[in-house]
Amino acid sequence: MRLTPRQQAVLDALRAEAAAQARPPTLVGLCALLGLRSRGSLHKHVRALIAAGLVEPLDPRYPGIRLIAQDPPADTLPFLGRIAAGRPIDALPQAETIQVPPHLRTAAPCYVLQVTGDSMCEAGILDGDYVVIEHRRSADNGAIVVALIRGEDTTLKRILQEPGQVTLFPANAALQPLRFAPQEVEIQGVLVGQMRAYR
Amino acid sequence: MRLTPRQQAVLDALRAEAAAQARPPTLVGLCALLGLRSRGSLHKHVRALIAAGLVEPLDPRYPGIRLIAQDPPADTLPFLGRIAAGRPIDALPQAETIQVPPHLRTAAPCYVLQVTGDSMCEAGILDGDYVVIEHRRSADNGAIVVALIRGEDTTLKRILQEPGQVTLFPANAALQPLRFAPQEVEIQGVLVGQMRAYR
DNA sequence: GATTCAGAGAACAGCAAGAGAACTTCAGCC
DNA sequence: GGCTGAAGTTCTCTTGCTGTTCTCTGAATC
Repeated sequence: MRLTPRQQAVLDALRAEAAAQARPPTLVGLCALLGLRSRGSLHKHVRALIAAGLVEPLDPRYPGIRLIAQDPPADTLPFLGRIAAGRPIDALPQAETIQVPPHLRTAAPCYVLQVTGDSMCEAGILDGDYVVIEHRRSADNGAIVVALIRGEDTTLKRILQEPGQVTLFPANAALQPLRFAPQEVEIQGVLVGQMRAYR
Repeated sequence: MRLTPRQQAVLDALRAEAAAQARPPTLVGLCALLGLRSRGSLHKHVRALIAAGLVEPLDPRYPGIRLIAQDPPADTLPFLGRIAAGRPIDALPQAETIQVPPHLRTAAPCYVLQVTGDSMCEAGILDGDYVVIEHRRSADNGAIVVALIRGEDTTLKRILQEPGQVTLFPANAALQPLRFAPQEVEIQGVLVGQMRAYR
C-alpha cells in the first residue's frame, strides 16, 4: 500500500514527535504541528496509516496516536555520525541508517560511527572509516572501545582496565596513552566491524 | 523501441530530478523544468516513455512521474578467497559469496578478496581484511589495484604507470617498490571498498 | 503533398485534502 | 445524577491539483 504525500507528511511528523516527546500526540496536537484546523481532516490520514499498519488503532481511553514499533531491516544499523567530542552516544538522534553486512556486526544492538582523526591509524583505522560498534557498558582488556571521558569527550581507543586506573591507548606513535580514574571513563561500545569506501 | 530527441530530453530531466529531489515531479513541475507551457504536450512524451517501459504508469492518487526502478545492485558479491599467488582471478571458482553494503561498491561488476600479509598495512589494509574490487583492466595512477604479475603472482598494491615501466608500491616501510615492464603486469581490478571484522 | 514530431490550449473527470458541523464516549468534578 | 471538557469519529461540502483526451497549428523531413 502506497502513501499519499500528505499521509507521508503525517507519518514523518509522528516519527519526529515520537523521537522528541514522551507522550504521543493527540489529533489536536498533531493538527497544530501540521498547521491543520480540522481534526476531521487529519483523522482521515491517520485512518489510512492505521490501515497501512503503520499506526496503532486509536483507543479513546488512552488518548494519543502511537506508531507501530517496527524493527528495522536486519542489515541496517543506526548511523550516528562522526565521533564528536562532548556528545554522549545515547543523546544523538537516530535519524540516519547505514547498511552493514551481517559478518561485520554481532547479534547485540550495534550502531555505526564515522572515525575522525588518525589516532588509531596504526591499527588500520583511518580518518573517515566507518566503524561498527556493539552497544555495551563493559569491555575486555585489549578491545577497541568507544569511551566517553568525563562526560565530555567521545573517543575510539584500545582499553586497559586495571584496579584504580583505566588507560586508553591510541595506535599512533605520535600520541601518548591517556590514564584516567575508572569513574572518569564510560564505555559506550566495543568495535566489532569496520568499513572503508575508496572514492 | 527508439526514443525521439524530445522524449530523451524528458527522460534525462526525470533522471536529474530523481537524483536531486525526494518527491517525483508532476506534469506541471516537469513542464516548468523543460520550459513547456502545456501539460498535454508533455503528457504525450510521458506516455511514450511509459510505453517504452522506462516510466511507471501514472496514478492520479499518487501524484508524480516516477522512473521504473532499476534493479538495485545486488548486495551479494562473489567472494574469491584469499589473494593467492599464481592464480588469475578469472580462473577462480565462483562458489562463495559475501554480503557487501552498496556504499562500499560501484555499479560495475565487483568481487571480494581477503587480504594476505601486511604489505599494505600503512594504508590501513591489514592481514585478513576483506577488500571489494571493481573488475577492471585499467586503473588511474595512485589507485590500489589487484595486479597479476607475469601470470604468476596476484598482489594488492598502489600502482604507478609510466611509459615503459609500471611500479607497484607497497604501503609498508619494510618493503621496496616493485618495477616491471608494462606487459608483465595485468590489472585485474581496482580497490573500491574494504571491510574488517573484529572477533 | 504526406508524414512525423512538437507544442499550445481547452475541456473534462477523479480524487486528495481541508474546513467545519454534529455526534459519541469517557473521565473528572460539583 | 448531571454538567463539562477533551478526545475521537463520521459526515458533507468545497477547492484545487493532477492527469487525460482532444483539436489545432507549425516546422521539419521525405
